[in-house]
Amino acid sequence: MTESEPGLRADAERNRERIMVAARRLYAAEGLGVSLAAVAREAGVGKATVARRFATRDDLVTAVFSDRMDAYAAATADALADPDPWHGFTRFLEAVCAMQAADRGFADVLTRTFPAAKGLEARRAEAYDGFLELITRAKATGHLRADFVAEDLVLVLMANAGVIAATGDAAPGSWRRVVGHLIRGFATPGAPLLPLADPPAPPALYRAMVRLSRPATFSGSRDVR
Amino acid sequence: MTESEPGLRADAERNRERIMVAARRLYAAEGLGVSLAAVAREAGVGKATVARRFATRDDLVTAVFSDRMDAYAAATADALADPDPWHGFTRFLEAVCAMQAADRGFADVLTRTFPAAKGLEARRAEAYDGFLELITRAKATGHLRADFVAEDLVLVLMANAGVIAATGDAAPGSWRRVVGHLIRGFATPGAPLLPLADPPAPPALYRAMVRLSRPATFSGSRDVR
DNA sequence: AGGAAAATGGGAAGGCCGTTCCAATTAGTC
DNA sequence: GACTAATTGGAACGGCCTTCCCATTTTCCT
Repeated sequence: MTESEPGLRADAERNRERIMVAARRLYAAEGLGVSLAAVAREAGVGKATVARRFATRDDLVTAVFSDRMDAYAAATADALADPDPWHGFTRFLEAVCAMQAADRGFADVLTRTFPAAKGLEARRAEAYDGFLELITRAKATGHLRADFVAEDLVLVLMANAGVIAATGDAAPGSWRRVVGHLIRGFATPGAPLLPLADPPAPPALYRAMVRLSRPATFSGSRDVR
Repeated sequence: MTESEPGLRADAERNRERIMVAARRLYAAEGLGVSLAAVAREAGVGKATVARRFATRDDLVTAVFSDRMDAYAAATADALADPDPWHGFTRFLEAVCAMQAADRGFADVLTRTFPAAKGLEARRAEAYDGFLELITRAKATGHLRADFVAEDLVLVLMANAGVIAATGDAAPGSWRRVVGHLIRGFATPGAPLLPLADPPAPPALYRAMVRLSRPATFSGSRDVR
């Protein structure tokens, strides 16, 4: 699952692994913005060790989300392989948004680029190129509106991240409904559409809103730095 | 603009005002999650003074956003006054989202309720009731899809908050396009639609994404508490 | 098995935050 | 104008974060 680093001593490599596992868990649950100290604690390791192994926060993020980015790129390929481009298009949007919902850290990664994360950038660009092709094909079917552009994907990701951050696990499925609304917006009148996901129950939504404590890197947020 | 507190000495009232002005400015620019210390600094006042005047962070938030909530409720009334319910509906969504875009703090307030903010709750409920009526009327015109529900408003606000938080002032107009997409999704095939806002230019979007330093909240990251 | 090099973690320093306490100042009254 | 009571800002404290340093432990090669 994770490539080991070359010239590391056995114990160092072991710790590196533990740190990444801990970071993965924390990031997924609370988003980026988890302190390095917290990661160290979770990993049962000194803060210095974390800092030594991953010079900057971005290095850690890059290492942790490398495989998620692989999955992201793979989702594009999957979508392109779909015989029905419109179906591939909608499935892709849903799949990516589902990935965001499953991992708050990944949602952050997709909406805020980390410049230092060169490794991630390459795959992001790759996925983007695939998406361009997907758009072209989907438009050709006549089901995708002509004025949809690739930049809209980023907007969808940002919107979805907002919903996920705000609803948290109080109203887990909400993002599906929003994505459904958006897809309807992207579709031409005749396009085949799946039924909309159920709206969150009012009490769940309310709980989501009153959930004030919380991890938000989101705007809410404080920073990610 | 702001009601003064009853039994306060003149200087105390003056400081209270300065604190609120400072908080308003900071919250608008960076969202809730600005530290009380920062507010005190901005107001040129000791932190103790802030803490004494506003016992909890929520008290400050309530005081600061009271008038914004008035405007929110007023927007509902405006929409209901529109002779064309569908037009009123779309205008309302755009107006509220514009309010979010103009004030990041308000965007936070609308998507994360502050329980202590009793004063704000009343007006939120009021606006919600008006929105229910608006939905009924808009559906009657046949332009609003039958499966749109009031809870969708909250989802729109959360999605919009996400876009605003992520794009920041690097790609300011982006939220308009997202709202446009969503409104298309809410509309039945025959409904009259305005043209979509232009997508953000790729460089602007990229800048928005690489904008890592920041206000927070976020979203970002960290918390609001 | 033994020693050199690598790696570790705890602790110190510096920063920011929020809360609380207190001596000094200021407003408002008689 | 003087006196009382309200108000203030800074200081002190505990907490959390990050970065840096160093004595100690662990690995791995001979």
